[in-house]
Amino acid sequence: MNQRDAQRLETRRTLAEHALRLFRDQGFDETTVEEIAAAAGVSPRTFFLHFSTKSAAAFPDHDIRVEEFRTRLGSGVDRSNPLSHLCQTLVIGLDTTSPMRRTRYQLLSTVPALQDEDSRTDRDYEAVAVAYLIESWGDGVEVRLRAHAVANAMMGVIRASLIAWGDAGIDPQRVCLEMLQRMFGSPFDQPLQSLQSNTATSG
Amino acid sequence: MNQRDAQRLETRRTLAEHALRLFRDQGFDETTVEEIAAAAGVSPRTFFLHFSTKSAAAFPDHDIRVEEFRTRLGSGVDRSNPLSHLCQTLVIGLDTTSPMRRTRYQLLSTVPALQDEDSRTDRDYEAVAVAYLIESWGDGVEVRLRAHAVANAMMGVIRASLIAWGDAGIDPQRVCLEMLQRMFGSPFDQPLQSLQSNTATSG
DNA sequence: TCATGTCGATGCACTGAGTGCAGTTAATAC
DNA sequence: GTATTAACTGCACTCAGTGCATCGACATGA
Repeated sequence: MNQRDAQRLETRRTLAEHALRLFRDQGFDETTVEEIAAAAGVSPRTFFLHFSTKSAAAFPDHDIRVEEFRTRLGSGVDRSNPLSHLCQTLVIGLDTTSPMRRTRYQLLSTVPALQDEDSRTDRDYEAVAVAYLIESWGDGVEVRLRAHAVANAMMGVIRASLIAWGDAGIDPQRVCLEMLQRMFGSPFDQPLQSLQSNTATSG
Repeated sequence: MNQRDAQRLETRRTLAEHALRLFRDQGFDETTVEEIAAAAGVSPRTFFLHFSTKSAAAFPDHDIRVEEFRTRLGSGVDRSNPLSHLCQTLVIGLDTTSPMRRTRYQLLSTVPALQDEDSRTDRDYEAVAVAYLIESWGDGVEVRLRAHAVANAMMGVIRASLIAWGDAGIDPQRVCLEMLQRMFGSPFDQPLQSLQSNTATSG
């Protein structure tokens, strides 16, 4: 790690931090890139060296996480059951430790531009998942369709879990796994057992 | 229908038509709102009276379709099985007749801004589906989570079917229904029966 | 230590999306 | 016939995002 690299990452981190703070405190539309840059102590032009759009600053670890997902998926152990492996890899990737991340998902429910950005993240995950399933199942028109459907549906469950986390503080990993298992195994119109005791959680 | 209303709808229709044509022929980023307005014979300012964003012009019937969906969902027959009713209502809404619509889904795979717009459409459908499920199942933290997951997953399957339609000409209604039934009933890692004979379709 | 190359940051000028506002014109209502 | 409504227009503006030339600090090699 160069001193130059360190400085670059630090600038990026600072920009992302101030961006998220300003979005939360005064609203996304009410915050200009100029303000974010000023708060981070850099020029407006520099902002776009680190993030391609204003909303991208709210998801600074996007690329890293997608790459992590791709790596974990490739080096997985349970390749005999691709669907199960995919589910578990997706769920492992859910980071619920960072308080910033929670803030992000709370902003997400009200800011369309951030929802667009989030959808873009989901599409990247989907592409990785689809590639993995095609590799596992063998390519073909039918497989392609099925892979897209599975990947889309799984991302949908993840998204729902994260919304529930942002809204009600529900642990997404547990419910996510149960819903995915249920979706690819048994009917879906019964209550979730993993929520039997703490449905009143809030925050 | 007033003469005034007719003229307004006609202007909107013309704008959407020229927008889609220009997007297809010369690319989305290479087309300006000014060009679209000029092609439609109106002022640039008028464009934004009909569409809130440039990409919105590629999906002119968005609001109408969401409202149709809401209406059909409310006046459905099979309210005893909400999930089945939801699936069928979603699939019925798939319009595969208009050639414009096919063009749209082919553009979709290459233009990020249109993917954002499409995601926005999906979110509106999801909101309607979630409201319907909550109404059917009774509100609550657990139901909310489950409703979001089901709605997201269903939209994911729809999206996958439409991609397959755009890419390979596969009839989305048939495969969509089969995948949804399978997702909420039996395992998902077996080939689709409804594609047994025409997996080589293309165009 | 010095010369050279690399690269992050900057300033400037520009395009284009989208908004607010005031004004015009034609259809509609009374 | 008059008043009103509403689609359309022109103008000035803000702000996101880009291309380009430049500066200066750090890295590399001798």
